[in-house]
Amino acid sequence: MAIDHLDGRIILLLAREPRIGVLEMSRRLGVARGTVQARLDRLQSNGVIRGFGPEVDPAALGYPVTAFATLQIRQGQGADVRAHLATVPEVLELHTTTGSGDMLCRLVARSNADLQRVIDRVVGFDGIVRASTAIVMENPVPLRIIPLVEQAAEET
Amino acid sequence: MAIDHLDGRIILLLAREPRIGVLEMSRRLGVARGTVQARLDRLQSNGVIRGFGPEVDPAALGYPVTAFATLQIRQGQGADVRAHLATVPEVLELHTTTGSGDMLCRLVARSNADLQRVIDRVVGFDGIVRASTAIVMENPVPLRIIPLVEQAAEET
DNA sequence: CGTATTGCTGAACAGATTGCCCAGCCGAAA
DNA sequence: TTTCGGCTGGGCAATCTGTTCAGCAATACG
Repeated sequence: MAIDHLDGRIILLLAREPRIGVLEMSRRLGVARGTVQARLDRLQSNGVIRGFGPEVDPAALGYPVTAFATLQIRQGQGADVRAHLATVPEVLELHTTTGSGDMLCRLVARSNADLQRVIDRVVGFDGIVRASTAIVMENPVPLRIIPLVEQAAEET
Repeated sequence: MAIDHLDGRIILLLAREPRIGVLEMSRRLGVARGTVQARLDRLQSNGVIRGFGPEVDPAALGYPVTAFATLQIRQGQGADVRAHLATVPEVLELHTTTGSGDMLCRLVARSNADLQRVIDRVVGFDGIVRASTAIVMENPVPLRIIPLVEQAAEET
């Protein structure tokens, strides 16, 4: 579960050049191919590397507007609300949280006007008491993992 | 920029079996290899598919705690705060938003206790007036894109 | 102090895939 | 009607993958 420096470099390489093969990696890292292969297998069965799915940009798909909605749920309706939100394609992510809200979800929409439709669909459900939405203007730090990987690899 | 049904199926296939090759995809989809290759190239240069970087699980790296922090920034300090937050590895994502807060960021930490350290580091910066943090308990809908891709592909 | 275990190396092999090229076909647009 | 873009089906050399093997060093263990 802890990763060492070599694991870190493997992940870094993959992040920078995803199409790179095991053989080329072993050349760059100066280790045997079998080693890289074994490390990769281990990282994947460990769950450190979940997969290599394509990263799809919602904006390029026609959904340039992102928003975060904080939802307050009526007691005991949590499961229903989760199931409801899971059916809305524009809900990209849903968390239950501590704090003033009960859930936090990430939404996308085709436009600010379309966001209204999405929100209506999200909150148009019985268990949701209140929703407060924050529209994303800029994304100075896109979802990233590299710095954390580097830190985890160094701490070994 | 709009994707058709074939594009959608390509993305779906890639999402389900990321290690699949172009040749195998063409077999499954019943089209020529060149077609799949051309579609893939187009999707990538379009920016619809950003890449195939490894999806790393912070929890497996030893950071099982996720939180969202809403930050209020002192007027005119936005750029400095952004630069500051970008240097914190535990900040996985940062958005500037409309609404009561000014920024929303996703944090991870090694434990609830460690989260305190992370938050101290995040807010220990001059331009940040106030921070309110929500710890994630459950993640009923992990970051996903498939339903949106399906919707976008059907609307053609 | 021996001994088993684990991880890495370097190598080999057949089989599959990739990148690239081409000619032909077809539907849509000009 | 002509042109153009997209898809097909094929072929080629080069490369990579999956897998296996023996040797070696460091480590853990009895």
